Amino acid sequence: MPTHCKACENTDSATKTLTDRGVRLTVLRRDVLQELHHAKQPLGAYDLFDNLKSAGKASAPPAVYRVLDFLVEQGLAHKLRSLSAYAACCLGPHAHQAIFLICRSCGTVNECDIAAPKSLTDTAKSTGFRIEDITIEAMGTCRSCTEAPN
Amino acid sequence: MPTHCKACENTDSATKTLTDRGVRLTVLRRDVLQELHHAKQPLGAYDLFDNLKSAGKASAPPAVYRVLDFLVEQGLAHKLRSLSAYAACCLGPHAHQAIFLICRSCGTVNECDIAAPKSLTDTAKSTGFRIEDITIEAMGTCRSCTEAPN
DNA sequence: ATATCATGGTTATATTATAACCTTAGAGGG
DNA sequence: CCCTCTAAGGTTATAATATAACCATGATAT
Ligand SMILES: [Zn+2]
Ligand SMILES: [Zn+2]
Ligand SMILES: [Zn+2]
Ligand SMILES: [Zn+2]
Repeated sequence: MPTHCKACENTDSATKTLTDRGVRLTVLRRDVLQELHHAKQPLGAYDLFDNLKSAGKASAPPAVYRVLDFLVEQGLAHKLRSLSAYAACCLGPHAHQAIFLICRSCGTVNECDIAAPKSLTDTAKSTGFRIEDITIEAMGTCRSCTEAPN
Repeated sequence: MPTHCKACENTDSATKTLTDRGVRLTVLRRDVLQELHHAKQPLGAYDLFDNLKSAGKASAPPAVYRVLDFLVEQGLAHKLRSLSAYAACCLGPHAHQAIFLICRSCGTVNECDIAAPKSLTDTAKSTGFRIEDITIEAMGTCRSCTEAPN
């Protein structure tokens, strides 16, 4: 039976991807991913922990951190360093370079799929630096918060 | 009398900038900036605290965090979110967009002065997002660590 | 002088993250 | 089916990072 919920569909799709990869998607992992997909904003590890704990689904912080590490590794979630929080990836589960537009006012995050900036890759190349992982986050104010400030 | 030390000269220069701005550069602020300039790598707030404490120059963590906030605000230091650490700015004390190449192996950080990537500013513009602050950090391996791995 | 404000001291605590060790539960071979 | 191996997660404790709240001091301005 279909879920009729976009977030759940995203979770299902991610589930399938992991299965195809031969990686195990356990109940706990699925629950965390689900939480992230349903959230309107990035969630802190302890937000997740509290939610899962209330639902009798998580035991202690290390479990949550392990799952988050796993999801990030698998490309299903991202860590937003400016917020110390985590968000479900809303692009494909493939490795990709993403940037995040984070609204200070409403907390929403917009994940944009753009290539690594040429200026950055050029600089790295010219100094012999091998890039393994890029973080790009822009803090600011989204359109709706600009137009209808609180 | 001249200092004959590049890091101290940088600190002096920053000092002058602040004075010109009519902002107070207190002893504590100068000491923190000095530490940052002399460090080979970014320093955590508690690294700084421990150092200053040993020298009888700092009382407790909040003092250090306040100074760090001040220095970042003034453009004399940067917070490296990937490391939860702070580094003296090695470009001008003007507001600038910087990117950081961070070597996982030796911990050195290279601050590069490049313009905000057009792809990013374009994306923001097209969605009506007003960017106030950009974080760009690349983790990887620097040339010398690639050539002479430990 | 005295009011005002920026700075920093002090104490306590919040928030984020990991170490270390043990138990359970699946997968896969025999 | 049983055994072995390993990935996953439970559990406890603690590390590392950061801030709240309140007070004391010292610069600045009128
Ligand atoms: Zn993504
Ligand atoms: Zn907003
Ligand atoms: Zn800088
Ligand atoms: Zn290196």
